[in-house]
Amino acid sequence: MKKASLSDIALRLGVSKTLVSFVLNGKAKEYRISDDICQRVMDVAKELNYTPNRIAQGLRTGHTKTIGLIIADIANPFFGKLGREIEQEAARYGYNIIFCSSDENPEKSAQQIAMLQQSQVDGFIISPPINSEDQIRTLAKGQIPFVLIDRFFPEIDCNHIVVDNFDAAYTATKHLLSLGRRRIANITLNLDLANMKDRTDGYKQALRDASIEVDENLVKVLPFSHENKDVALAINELLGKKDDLKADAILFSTSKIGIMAIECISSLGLKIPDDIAVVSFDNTDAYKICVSPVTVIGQPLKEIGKTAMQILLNEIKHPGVKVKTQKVTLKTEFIVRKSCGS
Amino acid sequence: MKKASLSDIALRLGVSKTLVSFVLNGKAKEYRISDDICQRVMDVAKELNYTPNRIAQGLRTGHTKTIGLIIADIANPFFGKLGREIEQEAARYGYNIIFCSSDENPEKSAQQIAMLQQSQVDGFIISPPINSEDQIRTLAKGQIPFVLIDRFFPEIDCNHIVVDNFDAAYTATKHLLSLGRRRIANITLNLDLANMKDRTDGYKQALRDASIEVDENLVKVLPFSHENKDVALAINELLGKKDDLKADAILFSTSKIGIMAIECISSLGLKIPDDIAVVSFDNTDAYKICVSPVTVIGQPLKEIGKTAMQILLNEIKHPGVKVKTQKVTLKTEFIVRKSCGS
DNA sequence: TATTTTCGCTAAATCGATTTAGTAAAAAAT
DNA sequence: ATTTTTTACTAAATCGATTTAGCGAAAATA
Repeated sequence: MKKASLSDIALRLGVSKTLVSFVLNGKAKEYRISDDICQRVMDVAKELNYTPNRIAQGLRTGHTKTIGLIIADIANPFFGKLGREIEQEAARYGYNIIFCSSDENPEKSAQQIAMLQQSQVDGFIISPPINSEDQIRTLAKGQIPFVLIDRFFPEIDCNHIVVDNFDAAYTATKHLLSLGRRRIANITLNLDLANMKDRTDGYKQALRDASIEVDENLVKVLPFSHENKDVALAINELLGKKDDLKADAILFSTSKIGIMAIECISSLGLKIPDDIAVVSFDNTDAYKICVSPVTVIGQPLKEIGKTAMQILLNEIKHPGVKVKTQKVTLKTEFIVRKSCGS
Repeated sequence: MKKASLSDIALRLGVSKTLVSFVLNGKAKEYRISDDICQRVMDVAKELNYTPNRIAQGLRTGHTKTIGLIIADIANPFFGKLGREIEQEAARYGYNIIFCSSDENPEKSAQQIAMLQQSQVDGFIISPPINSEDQIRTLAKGQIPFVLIDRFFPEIDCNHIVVDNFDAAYTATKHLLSLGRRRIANITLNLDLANMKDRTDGYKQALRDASIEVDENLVKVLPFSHENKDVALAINELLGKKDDLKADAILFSTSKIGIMAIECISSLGLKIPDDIAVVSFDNTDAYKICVSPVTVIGQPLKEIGKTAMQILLNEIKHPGVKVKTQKVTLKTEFIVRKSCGS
C-alpha cells in the first residue's frame, strides 16, 4: 500500500483534485466548497492517511521549507549547540535543517552550497571558511536569502550575526592583567578569519592600553586543521623557556584549542592557575569540570541561532523586498571561574 | 536572472529536452546522440550555469538523496560526533542529512518522522526515544528503509547498530572492583531504554560475579530530562551518608550525567579518585582535561555511523529486496585514565 | 528497387501538488 | 421573463526533471 495522493482522494469521491486541495489547505470557505463535500474530503483524507508530498509542493510553489546550514563541524560542541538553537527555531515555523560540515575548507563549502542550491533550500545559514569570499559574493548576487554567523567578511555587504570579539578579548585580557599577569599569550587560528582577527586585536589593544608591549612571540597562530601536535608545539614554545621569557597566561581563541592545550599543559605537569593562567572563548562543558574550572567568554548561542533564523525567515517571507542587510553584533558574557587565580 | 532549466537549454539549441536530459545524464552514447549536438548541449549547459533541480528529480524518480536523522540532541557531543560520521559517509554517496533532535520525547520524534516522510527522505537513521515502539513498528511495516542506532527494541525485528553495553559496563565495574572499590554506584537514565538497561545489568552482574550483593540504593535512575538538580540529588544521596554506607565509586551511564556529576562532586569539595572513583560511558573531550582525567568506555562512533549508512544505502539501492535485518553489536573500548585511582 | 535496419532525435506521459480561469446551474435582481 | 449574480465546483497549465514509445530519414541488406 503506497502513499495516498490528492488524486486518490479525488478519485475516491468523484471530485476534482482542485477541490481536494482547496479543502485540505483550509481554503474551503474562500472557494465556497459545500460543508458536506468538505467533510467527506477530510474523512477520506484521514482514512487514507493522506499527507502532502512536500517534494511536489516544493516543485510547484518554489519553496521547500528547508534551510541549509553550513558550519565548520557539527561534532564541535560550539556548532552543535548553535545548530540545536537554529533547528529549534526553524522547527517552530515548520522548517527543516540540512546540515553540512565544511571543516573550514572552502572547496567543501563551495560544493555544499552548490548541492544545497540544487536541493532548492529556501535559505542558508553559513559560518564561512577562510577564502570563501567569492562564494559569499556570488550568493549575495543571487536570489536565495542567507545569513552569516560567527564570522563575516567586512568587505561584503550581507546579513551577519557575530559577537563583539574585540571587546570580549579585550575584557578577558584586562582581567588577566588585573590579576597581575604580564606575559599574556594568545593561541588562535588563521587570522584571515575576521572573528579570529578581532579576538587577537582586542587582546593586543588591552595590552597596549596597559602600556605593555605586544610580543609577537606570544601570539601563536595555528593552521585551520590544527591537531594535538600543533597545539603541543605552541604550548612548548610558550612555556618551555626561561622564567622571564615564559608566558604566565594564555588566551585561547577557541575551545577546541583550549581543550587540547589544557590537556597538554596537564601532561607537562604544570598547574593552572599557579603555573599558568588561562582564559578561553566558548563556554563548553569541558571547562566546567576542568582541573581548575576555566574562566570563559560565553557566546549567546540561543540568541545567535534565533536571530539568524528570524532574519532568514523574514527574507524568505518577503522575497524581492530588499530590506537593509542586517548586521548584528551581540555581546558576550564573561564568566569568571578559577583558571586565572585571584 | 533565474536558474536555467533543461528546457532553457533545449530551447536555446532548438532540440528536445529529452535529448538534453540524455546528454547531461551521460546517456548520450546509449541513445546515440551525435557528438556534435552532445558537445553543444554541454557548452550551453555550462554557459547557462545549469544545475539540476533535485526537487524535480525527486518528484519524478521517487528518491531525494536525503536521509532523515533523528537523535536526542545534536548539541550533545556524543550525538554530534555520531552525526558527523553519518554526514561524512552520506556525503560520499551524494546524500544530504536532515537532522532532528527529539529530546528523548516520543511525541516529538513521531512528529519528526512524519515530517521527514512528507519530505520524502530516502531513509532514516534513528536513535529512538522511550515509548516510541509503535512508531518504529509502523515504520517497519512501511517501505522506507531505516536503521536504529544507540538503542533498539528487542521485540522489534529491524536493522540496528548498538554497542555491547552489558559487556562494557561489566568490564568497567570489574575494573573498579579490581582496584578495591566495593560500594560501587551507578547513575543512569530511565531503564526502559534497552541500552541503559544493559549497562545497569552488566554492572550488576559484575558485582554478583564478585559475590557482592547489589544494593538498589546505589542505583540512581534519573528521568530522561535530567538537569543539574536531579544529578545533585543523586550525588548527595550516594555521598552524603556515613562512611560505610557511602558509595566509593560511581559508574555514569552517560557523559551528560557524568559531567554534571563531576561538577557537583567538585563543588562538594570531594576529590576524584581519593574520595570517590568514577568511570563513565562516552569518551567526551571534557573527560580528558577533567580534575582527574576520567576512565571511560569509548564507543566506536565512526564505525557506528559508517555501518548505519552502509546498511541504509544498501537497502535504498535495492528496494523491495527484503534482505535479512542487520543487527550489529560493536565492541567498546575501555580507556583507563586516572579517575579510579590505582 | 524494395525492404529492413540503424541512426538521431522527439512527443508526451508522469511524478503530486497549486492555482488561474472558467463553467453550468441555481438564486437573486430587474 | 430576462438578466445578473452567486454558488459550487472543474479543466488544465504549471513547476523541472525522467523515461517510454515511436518517428522520419539515411544506410544497409535483399
